[in-house]
Amino acid sequence: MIAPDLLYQRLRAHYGPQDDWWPGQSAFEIMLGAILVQRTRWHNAEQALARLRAERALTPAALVAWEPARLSAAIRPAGFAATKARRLQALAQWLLDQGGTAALADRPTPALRAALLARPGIGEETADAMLLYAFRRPVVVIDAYARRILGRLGHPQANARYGVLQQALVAALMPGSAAAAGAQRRLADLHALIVTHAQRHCRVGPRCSGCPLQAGCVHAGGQAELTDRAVGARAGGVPALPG
DNA sequence: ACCCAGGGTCATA
DNA sequence: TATGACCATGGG
Repeated sequence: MIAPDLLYQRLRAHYGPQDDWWPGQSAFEIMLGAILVQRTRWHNAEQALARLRAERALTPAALVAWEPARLSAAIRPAGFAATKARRLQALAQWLLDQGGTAALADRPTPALRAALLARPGIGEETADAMLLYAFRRPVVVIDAYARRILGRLGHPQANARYGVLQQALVAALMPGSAAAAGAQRRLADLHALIVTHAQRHCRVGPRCSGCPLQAGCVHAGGQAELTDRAVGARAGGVPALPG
């Protein structure tokens, strides 16, 4: 397993800086995107977001005023529309109660994180994405991409509980100071690089040709170009012919 | 036609 | 604590 810090350096050297990568013109829009993108491609989430933008619904006050059925229909491209509509309106109502995103700016990160986690439909990953991109806090976001990449690189805790893996990365990436200057920018860059790398190379069916992390990766080498399905078939997944 | 996608929640064992 | 089912649309 290469050190997470070296992982970051290699990805950055290969893909270049991805800074300020999460789309959205406001903290609220970023938070909406974090919910809409759950288990969904960004392309679909953006379609839903674009419809809300066209209807000028990208404010908490506007969003809570919508009929749930109307909101659900508008965000249908993002999938799980009924569920996500409920989550968006719950978030919007909460923000109104709090006095808007600006009123949360001086809340300490742990307290803000706990408050976000108490909202329906906001789990650890979504909360951390909101903290990192909407509230500009230096937070490590753990997503399925990070687990997949780290797992293939042989990280011992790639499949550990969220907080365990997160702490391991914090310790490895930011020895000493999570409050160091530029930490937020660096961690946003890292998350963006992980997403980009997982989509270009470290997919479910890995595309190792041209991968910048081949050194030290268990997928480097001969079977690199095989898809998971092909690997499974070769391993004995093909049933014997009857007769 | 099948698989996958920038999760979260709830019910079981 | 840890799996499994469910939520659902759209692109490769």
